[in-house]
Amino acid sequence: MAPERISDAEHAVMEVLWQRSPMTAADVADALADARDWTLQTVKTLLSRLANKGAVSYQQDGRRYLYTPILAREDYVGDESRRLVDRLFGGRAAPLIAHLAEQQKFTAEDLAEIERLIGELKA
Amino acid sequence: MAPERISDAEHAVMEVLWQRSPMTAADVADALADARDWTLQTVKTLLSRLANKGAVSYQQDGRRYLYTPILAREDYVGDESRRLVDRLFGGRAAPLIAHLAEQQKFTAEDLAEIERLIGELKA
DNA sequence: CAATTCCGACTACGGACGTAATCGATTCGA
DNA sequence: TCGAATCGATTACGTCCGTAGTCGGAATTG
Repeated sequence: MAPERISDAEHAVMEVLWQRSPMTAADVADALADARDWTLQTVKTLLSRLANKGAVSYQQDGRRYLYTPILAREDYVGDESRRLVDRLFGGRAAPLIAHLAEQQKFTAEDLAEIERLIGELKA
Repeated sequence: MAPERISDAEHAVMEVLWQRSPMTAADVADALADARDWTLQTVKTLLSRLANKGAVSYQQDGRRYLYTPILAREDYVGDESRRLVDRLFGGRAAPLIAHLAEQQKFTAEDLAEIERLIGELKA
């Protein structure tokens, strides 16, 4: 079974749950209020779709549900990153970095950080 | 006007045109035959959607069209990369690199290449 | 207890997407 | 010349997605 893809809107919900969990639908909606102009119903729909996709679980608490992520952020981020690298750079990461570099995506700290990483990897 | 997003299937068509252009729909379909199991009609639909989105142009040649990319691959790749970095890494590229690193996405040559890039950027 | 509120479940609906089939016009081959 | 092949245009259709509205039941409040 191919793992169900998570849409952009669903991802926004996951980010909230990754920061703190478990949470009720109302709490998730609150947390998103600044970023997205969604009604509570919309958030509930997204949560239930995520539950169907197996990305979150829930436990009953009175007559509400408390939602918890099942999918780990690490895994999601890794999958998405790999997808992009595969699709656009033939699976090789160096060209991605070259591209980001050309777009001035790196601050001085970034450069230092990357150097450190490279040093570690070579060791 | 927000630039129209290009879907996965459409992107496969763009890759063909980025390699060689202009091309007829039939030629694009041929070039894709190995990679995707699409009928000619499907390819034509994708081309016409890409034309509507302003990603390709076409010129009549007899009763066929010759398609040419308008959107540059550089731009597309840059946009998609930026989207991912923004969505998953708060707009900072270093964490992306850290992530790719952890997944053993780097060969020895990659590391050398990246070191070279970093060197250049620091200079 | 009755009216209101709140919850999850189900339903909705337009647009994008993947994947074509069909149609009307044209051209090519026999 | 006349049917077959081919072309772009139009239409199709199921699914996912964004974004809710509604419904039936349970809890709360007065």
